[in-house]
Amino acid sequence: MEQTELEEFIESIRSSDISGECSVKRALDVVGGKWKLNILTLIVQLDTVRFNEMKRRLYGITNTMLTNSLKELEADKLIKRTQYNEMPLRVEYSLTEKGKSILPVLLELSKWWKQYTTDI
Amino acid sequence: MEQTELEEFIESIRSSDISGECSVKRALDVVGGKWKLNILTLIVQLDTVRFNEMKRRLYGITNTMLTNSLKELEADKLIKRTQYNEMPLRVEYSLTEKGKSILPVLLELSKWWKQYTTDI
DNA sequence: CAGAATCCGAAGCGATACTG
DNA sequence: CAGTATCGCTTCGGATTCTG
Repeated sequence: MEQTELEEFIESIRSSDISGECSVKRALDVVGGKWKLNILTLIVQLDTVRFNEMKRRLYGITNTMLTNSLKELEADKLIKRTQYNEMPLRVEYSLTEKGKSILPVLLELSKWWKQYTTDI
Repeated sequence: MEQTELEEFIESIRSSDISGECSVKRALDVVGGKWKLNILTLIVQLDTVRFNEMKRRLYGITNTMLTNSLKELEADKLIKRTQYNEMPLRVEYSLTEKGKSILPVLLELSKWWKQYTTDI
């Protein structure tokens, strides 16, 4: 990241152009909630995952939360739902390009947090 | 950011080392909630801010939420509280180095979100 | 001025039973 | 198999009043 870009970011905050701040909040919402990060993590691990396999691996999650979280992640286009009309029904979830593209940003968050917990 | 670092991040996710994922969640919590980003933004704008000035500028915030958010931000060491024992009481809030250091990460979040809302 | 205390409604989340 | 529907609990946030 360039230094000037950060300065522009800070300047856009200073000059009350809160669009920058809003986009941050939107981005936070996308991966917010109790289970979304776990779901994304699981899909990264397995590449494509079925509903019940998620339910088994995400220990403690309920049908409701898994369904809702998947719907929101799909609505935000981080994951892709593929339904195969076999018998029994088979549905697979995988990351979209957008979903993959947020991983580096999550890495930055992780690095930031680790830096200030090991240093102190 | 280096490509190898991202690959290591993904690999650490794949290999079930969820410490990476947890640190992401902790980082998200630090700036989560309804008002914390607004508070940080305001402090960036004004450098040092007093309690009631925040309350005036953060339109709609209540005493409770402002107090709680400030306490949490201070506990997470993103902001610093300085009390001057004058009459009447004066308290000023400002960013710590840790608080400043998260701004580039928030910029990345902002850039990520903007990329995928203008492109589509 | 800078909060603390209390009460209340809304939202998030969980448990269970049921369905195409 | 992959969900939906319903219900209840718990947490979050808002409104108001009070205090050092």
